[in-house]
Amino acid sequence: MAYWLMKTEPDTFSIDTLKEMDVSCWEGVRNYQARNMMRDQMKNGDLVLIYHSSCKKVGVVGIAEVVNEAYPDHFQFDPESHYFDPKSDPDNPRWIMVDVAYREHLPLVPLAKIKARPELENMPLVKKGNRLSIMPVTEHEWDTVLAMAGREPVRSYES
DNA sequence: GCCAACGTTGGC
DNA sequence: GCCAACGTTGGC
Repeated sequence: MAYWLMKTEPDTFSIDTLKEMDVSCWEGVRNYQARNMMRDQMKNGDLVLIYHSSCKKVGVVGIAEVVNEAYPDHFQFDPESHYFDPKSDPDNPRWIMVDVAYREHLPLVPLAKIKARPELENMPLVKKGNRLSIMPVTEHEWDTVLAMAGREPVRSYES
Protein backbone atom coordinates (compact mmCIF):
# COMPACT_ATOMS: atom_id res chain seq x y z
CA MET A 1 0.00 0.00 0.00
CA ALA A 2 0.99 3.62 -0.36
CA TYR A 3 0.40 6.98 1.28
CA TRP A 4 -0.65 10.17 -0.46
CA LEU A 5 -1.46 13.81 0.12
CA MET A 6 -4.35 15.41 -1.75
CA LYS A 7 -5.08 19.12 -1.80
CA THR A 8 -8.53 20.61 -1.71
CA GLU A 9 -9.87 24.11 -1.31
CA PRO A 10 -12.17 23.97 1.72
CA ASP A 11 -14.40 26.71 0.31
CA THR A 12 -15.25 24.24 -2.44
CA PHE A 13 -14.80 20.86 -0.77
CA SER A 14 -13.53 20.44 2.77
CA ILE A 15 -12.78 17.55 5.11
CA ASP A 16 -16.16 18.32 6.68
CA THR A 17 -17.86 17.90 3.31
CA LEU A 18 -16.15 14.56 2.90
CA LYS A 19 -17.26 13.47 6.36
CA GLU A 20 -20.86 14.31 5.53
CA MET A 21 -20.66 12.39 2.26
CA ASP A 22 -18.70 9.49 3.77
CA VAL A 23 -17.55 8.46 0.29
CA SER A 24 -16.92 10.88 -2.56
CA CYS A 25 -15.34 10.94 -5.97
CA TRP A 26 -12.25 13.11 -6.25
CA GLU A 27 -12.97 14.92 -9.49
CA GLY A 28 -11.28 17.80 -11.23
CA VAL A 29 -7.66 16.68 -11.31
CA ARG A 30 -6.42 18.39 -14.48
CA ASN A 31 -2.69 17.98 -14.24
CA TYR A 32 -0.93 15.18 -16.12
CA GLN A 33 1.60 14.34 -13.45
CA ALA A 34 -1.07 14.08 -10.77
CA ARG A 35 -3.30 12.12 -13.13
CA ASN A 36 -0.60 9.62 -13.95
CA MET A 37 0.12 8.89 -10.32
CA MET A 38 -3.56 8.55 -9.58
CA ARG A 39 -4.09 6.28 -12.59
CA ASP A 40 -1.02 4.09 -12.28
CA GLN A 41 -0.20 3.92 -8.61
CA MET A 42 -3.19 4.72 -6.43
CA LYS A 43 -4.75 1.54 -5.05
CA ASN A 44 -7.66 0.61 -2.83
CA GLY A 45 -6.59 0.75 0.78
CA ASP A 46 -4.04 3.51 0.21
CA LEU A 47 -4.31 6.20 2.86
CA VAL A 48 -4.51 9.90 2.10
CA LEU A 49 -3.66 13.04 4.02
CA ILE A 50 -6.32 15.62 3.25
CA TYR A 51 -4.78 19.08 2.86
CA HIS A 52 -6.63 22.39 2.84
CA SER A 53 -5.17 24.95 0.43
CA SER A 54 -5.98 28.55 -0.50
CA CYS A 55 -7.62 29.36 2.82
CA LYS A 56 -6.94 30.85 6.24
CA LYS A 57 -5.66 27.65 7.86
CA VAL A 58 -3.55 25.88 5.27
CA GLY A 59 -2.35 22.45 6.30
CA VAL A 60 -3.22 18.81 6.84
CA VAL A 61 -6.64 18.34 8.40
CA GLY A 62 -7.53 14.67 8.19
CA ILE A 63 -7.28 11.21 6.68
CA ALA A 64 -9.15 9.49 3.85
CA GLU A 65 -8.82 6.11 2.17
CA VAL A 66 -8.88 5.18 -1.50
CA VAL A 67 -11.90 2.93 -2.02
CA ASN A 68 -12.32 2.96 -5.81
CA GLU A 69 -9.40 3.04 -8.21
CA ALA A 70 -9.12 5.19 -11.32
CA TYR A 71 -12.11 5.52 -13.65
CA PRO A 72 -13.13 8.25 -16.09
CA ASP A 73 -14.00 11.64 -14.59
CA HIS A 74 -17.34 12.35 -16.25
CA PHE A 75 -17.15 16.06 -15.44
CA GLN A 76 -14.76 16.46 -18.38
CA PHE A 77 -17.71 15.86 -20.71
CA ASP A 78 -20.15 18.21 -18.97
CA PRO A 79 -20.17 21.64 -20.64
CA GLU A 80 -21.77 23.07 -17.51
CA SER A 81 -18.94 21.87 -15.31
CA HIS A 82 -15.99 23.92 -14.24
CA TYR A 83 -13.93 20.86 -15.13
CA PHE A 84 -15.26 20.54 -18.70
CA ASP A 85 -12.55 19.71 -21.23
CA PRO A 86 -13.77 20.10 -24.83
CA LYS A 87 -10.63 18.40 -26.13
CA SER A 88 -11.24 15.15 -24.30
CA ASP A 89 -12.46 12.29 -26.49
CA PRO A 90 -15.33 10.28 -24.96
CA ASP A 91 -13.85 7.15 -26.54
CA ASN A 92 -10.53 7.87 -24.92
CA PRO A 93 -11.11 9.99 -21.80
CA ARG A 94 -8.23 12.21 -20.85
CA TRP A 95 -9.03 12.63 -17.16
CA ILE A 96 -9.76 10.13 -14.43
CA MET A 97 -10.72 10.19 -10.80
CA VAL A 98 -10.81 7.91 -7.78
CA ASP A 99 -13.25 7.56 -4.90
CA VAL A 100 -12.13 8.25 -1.37
CA ALA A 101 -13.78 7.50 1.96
CA TYR A 102 -13.64 9.69 5.04
CA ARG A 103 -11.66 8.19 7.87
CA GLU A 104 -10.93 10.84 10.48
CA HIS A 105 -10.22 14.46 11.25
CA LEU A 106 -6.83 15.43 12.60
CA PRO A 107 -5.94 18.55 14.56
CA LEU A 108 -4.60 21.04 12.00
CA VAL A 109 -0.97 20.46 11.06
CA PRO A 110 -0.16 23.87 9.59
CA LEU A 111 1.95 24.24 6.47
CA ALA A 112 4.35 26.47 8.40
CA LYS A 113 5.09 23.63 10.83
CA ILE A 114 5.49 21.13 8.02
CA LYS A 115 8.00 23.46 6.41
CA ALA A 116 9.90 23.74 9.67
CA ARG A 117 10.44 19.98 9.99
CA PRO A 118 13.69 18.67 8.55
CA GLU A 119 12.13 15.19 8.11
CA LEU A 120 9.54 16.69 5.78
CA GLU A 121 11.80 18.85 3.64
CA ASN A 122 11.58 16.48 0.67
CA MET A 123 7.80 16.54 0.43
CA PRO A 124 6.74 18.10 -2.88
CA LEU A 125 4.36 20.17 -0.78
CA VAL A 126 7.20 22.26 0.59
CA LYS A 127 9.38 22.33 -2.53
CA LYS A 128 9.53 25.79 -3.98
CA GLY A 129 7.17 26.27 -6.86
CA ASN A 130 5.63 22.81 -6.67
CA ARG A 131 1.92 22.91 -7.35
CA LEU A 132 1.09 19.23 -7.51
CA SER A 133 -2.39 18.64 -6.16
CA ILE A 134 -1.70 14.96 -5.51
CA MET A 135 1.63 13.70 -4.28
CA PRO A 136 3.14 10.58 -2.76
CA VAL A 137 4.02 10.54 0.94
CA THR A 138 6.65 8.22 2.38
CA GLU A 139 5.88 6.08 5.41
CA HIS A 140 8.29 8.14 7.49
CA GLU A 141 6.63 11.38 6.36
CA TRP A 142 3.23 9.86 7.11
CA ASP A 143 4.28 8.92 10.62
CA THR A 144 5.85 12.33 11.18
CA VAL A 145 2.75 14.26 10.14
CA LEU A 146 0.53 12.03 12.26
CA ALA A 147 2.84 12.49 15.24
CA MET A 148 2.65 16.26 14.75
CA ALA A 149 -1.13 15.88 14.98
CA GLY A 150 -0.77 13.85 18.16
CA ARG A 151 -1.94 10.73 16.37
CA GLU A 152 -0.49 7.23 16.72
CA PRO A 153 0.75 5.75 13.44
CA VAL A 154 -2.03 4.17 11.42
CA ARG A 155 -1.40 1.70 8.60
CA SER A 156 -4.94 0.64 7.80
CA TYR A 157 -8.53 0.95 8.94
CA GLU A 158 -9.40 -2.72 8.56
CA SER A 159 -10.93 -4.18 11.67
C1' DG B 1 -4.68 41.68 -3.79
C1' DC B 2 0.06 40.60 -4.94
C1' DC B 3 3.16 37.99 -7.29
C1' DA B 4 6.42 34.03 -8.13
C1' DA B 5 6.49 29.87 -10.35
C1' DC B 6 4.81 26.75 -13.26
C1' DG B 7 1.94 24.53 -17.15
C1' DT B 8 -0.33 25.18 -21.50
C1' DT B 9 -1.20 27.17 -25.90
C1' DG B 10 -0.33 28.49 -30.41
C1' DG B 11 2.23 31.11 -33.99
C1' DC B 12 6.13 30.55 -36.63
C1' DG C 1 10.67 22.35 -31.84
C1' DC C 2 11.14 27.01 -29.98
C1' DC C 3 9.43 30.34 -27.07
C1' DA C 4 6.48 34.35 -25.87
C1' DA C 5 2.11 35.11 -24.06
C1' DC C 6 -1.22 33.77 -21.21
C1' DG C 7 -3.73 31.36 -17.46
C1' DT C 8 -3.51 28.99 -13.04
C1' DT C 9 -1.90 27.79 -8.51
C1' DG C 10 -1.45 28.95 -4.03
C1' DG C 11 1.11 31.10 -0.13
C1' DC C 12 1.37 35.32 2.02
